[in-house]
Amino acid sequence: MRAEGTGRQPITLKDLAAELGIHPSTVSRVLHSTSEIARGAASSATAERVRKLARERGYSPDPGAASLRTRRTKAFGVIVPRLSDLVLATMYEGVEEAAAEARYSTFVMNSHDNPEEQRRKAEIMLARRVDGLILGDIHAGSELVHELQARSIPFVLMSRRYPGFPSSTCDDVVGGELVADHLWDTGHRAVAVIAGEPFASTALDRTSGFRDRWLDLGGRISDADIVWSRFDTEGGREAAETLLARRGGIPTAVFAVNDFAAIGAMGAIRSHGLTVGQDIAVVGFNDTSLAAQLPIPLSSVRSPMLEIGRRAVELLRRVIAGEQVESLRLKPELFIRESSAGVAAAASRDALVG
Amino acid sequence: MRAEGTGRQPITLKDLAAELGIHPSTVSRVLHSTSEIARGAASSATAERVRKLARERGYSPDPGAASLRTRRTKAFGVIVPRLSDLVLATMYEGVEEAAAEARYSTFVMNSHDNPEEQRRKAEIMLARRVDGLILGDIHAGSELVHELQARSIPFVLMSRRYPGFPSSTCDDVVGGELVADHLWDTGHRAVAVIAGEPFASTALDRTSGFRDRWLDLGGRISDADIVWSRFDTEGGREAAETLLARRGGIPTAVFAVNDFAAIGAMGAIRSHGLTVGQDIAVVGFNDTSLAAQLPIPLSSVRSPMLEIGRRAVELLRRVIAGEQVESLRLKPELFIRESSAGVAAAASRDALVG
DNA sequence: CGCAGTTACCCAATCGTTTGGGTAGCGTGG
DNA sequence: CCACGCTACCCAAACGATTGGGTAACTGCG
Repeated sequence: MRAEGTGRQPITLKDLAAELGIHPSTVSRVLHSTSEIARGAASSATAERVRKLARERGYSPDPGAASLRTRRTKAFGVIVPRLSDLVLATMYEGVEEAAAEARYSTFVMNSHDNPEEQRRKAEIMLARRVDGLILGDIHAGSELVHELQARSIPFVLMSRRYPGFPSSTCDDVVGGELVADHLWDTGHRAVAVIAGEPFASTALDRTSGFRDRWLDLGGRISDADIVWSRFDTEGGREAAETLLARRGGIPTAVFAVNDFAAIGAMGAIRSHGLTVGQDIAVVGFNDTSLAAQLPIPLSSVRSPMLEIGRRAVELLRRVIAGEQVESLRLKPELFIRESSAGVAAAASRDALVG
Repeated sequence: MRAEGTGRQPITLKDLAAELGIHPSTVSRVLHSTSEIARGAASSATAERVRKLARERGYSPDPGAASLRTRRTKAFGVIVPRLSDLVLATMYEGVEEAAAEARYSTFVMNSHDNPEEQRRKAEIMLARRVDGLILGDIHAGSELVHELQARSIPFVLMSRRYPGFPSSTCDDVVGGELVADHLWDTGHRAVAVIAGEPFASTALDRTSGFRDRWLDLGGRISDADIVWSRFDTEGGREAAETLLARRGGIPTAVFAVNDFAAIGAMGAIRSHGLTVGQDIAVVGFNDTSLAAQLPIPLSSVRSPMLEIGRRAVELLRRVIAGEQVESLRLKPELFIRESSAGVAAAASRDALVG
């Protein structure tokens, strides 16, 4: 029981005004003011008539016309490495939700973690006159953030942080520390990290959080124990192959900074005839919906992906409002599952090898 | 107080015109016409001056103003069940690519396969005055398509089809047939289907393609062998649990109409002490990047997801141009891996372990 | 009764672009 | 010499919403 909608042109303010015999400006004031400005605009009887007719006719304001006048589009641009990465897709869901609640629309584009494409996509967004940008793909040392700042374009970072700019991320350092504690406590002493892409703060922070805590605990970990890799399954598999081919002995536990890389590592481990959780412990990151459901359930650090997206919107709105904002680092939580279950793991492997 | 950034206004046509001492309309004609109209608009010398200055000043037309005049926004709306579903996210990547090539922007929203939300999101898109919609979440029997048609709103379907409306999909029936042939050829006679959501044509077509071919081959398959489920990992696990708990004997092969459901099924199978590929064959659908990389690599039917997205854009553009278009059904391809490689695979694995 | 204040409106300019319709000035053919 | 057709522009009216600035009519007060 909505809109007339016989197609044709959408209803305009002028149409409504003509039908009511009043001026379009009066209609406008009634419709878009939160009773603050409306008070002087029209009698409550008129206001009611206006609102009723608008509802009946299914009036919706033309955003192009409105933004022409107001210089605001009520739209954000979101750039991510790729939406086919479940992590970013989930963050985007949070963005979409929060944006919609605030009556904003969002454009999303994939940059494939390619700096040139990042810039190109950002320009496309700006040509669309978005009110602000959410960048989910920023690289360590990127020049783009400085450029945008110089052009005083409102933006915030998501997923990855960049010192000096507002961001909504997981506290990845703490995430790495949680894994270090867990592996140490379960008796592992020979560990390795599948570290992800060195241009992503997520990878860097998770890795350094792990390594620093590991050293604090009295563990040993060398550069050779840290293998950089792509974030996807294949990257994880390749990195694990590297680790398993080492002459100096293979680790009893592997921390992959991403669930997909962890899954790839699990594949590599199995094809070497070893069993995950028994011969080698594996821990992932993000606790994507897959982790708990895998044939061998994967221990993983849960990052609040949806919340990260929602908060990014909140931050951006405040930046647009001219506020000075602080970056957010949301707390992660470790979920221990069969892939790294307990002290027995290391022992059984010794038995197997010996 | 208004704490606005010192953001300088973008360059306008008028700015350019003033600087060149010519009329804005001349600048407009030079800039946006493909030399056809430009012919009579300005001398080639003037045209060159205009283009040069536009480039120097980084002029980009205000899309709001343009669309106010032209009644076109050069934007599409895309609605999907959820972008955190890798399949839809990949299709969207194709959409984004093809749309960008055609100078279109895209809004995407998640409908969570909820009819009410579908309608709501569609209205939001239309309020944004998109030139057309790509619906990736249509349900069998949905009224929405008829409504949109009645309002003569240009739209196409993606991923899922709906008889009588243009769509870009995989040939899911053929996909199901491929799996039936494969399982029959490898000697399976007791099979089951994890069928997905009964409101999705993908699920229906893959299932009926499989079942019909299976019957043609002389196989037997009853209603109890077909378990409807959610498309995600958990749904697959639950469905597999149902199958494994049956009193009438468990199947030797399971066809899950979605890779994620297949992964969930693999988990359930393992937790029953059975080995995928040895005790029970599993075949998935879509051949997502995960499938080949899993600890036990998953056989899967590859659907051309990116291409489906790209073609959806092409279709929509033609619909907008007023053409009568035919639906597309892109050919799938089966990739056989360890999860259903038959007796040989199991033997080689035994040899390796023993 | 006069005047200030309030109510409930209307008016018109404006945002940037597009586009149908001029027109001045020149060259050409008859 | 005039009619005519080019070329290379200019002009102005849209498109729909917003908003600062009116103003007529009424109310209340002294």
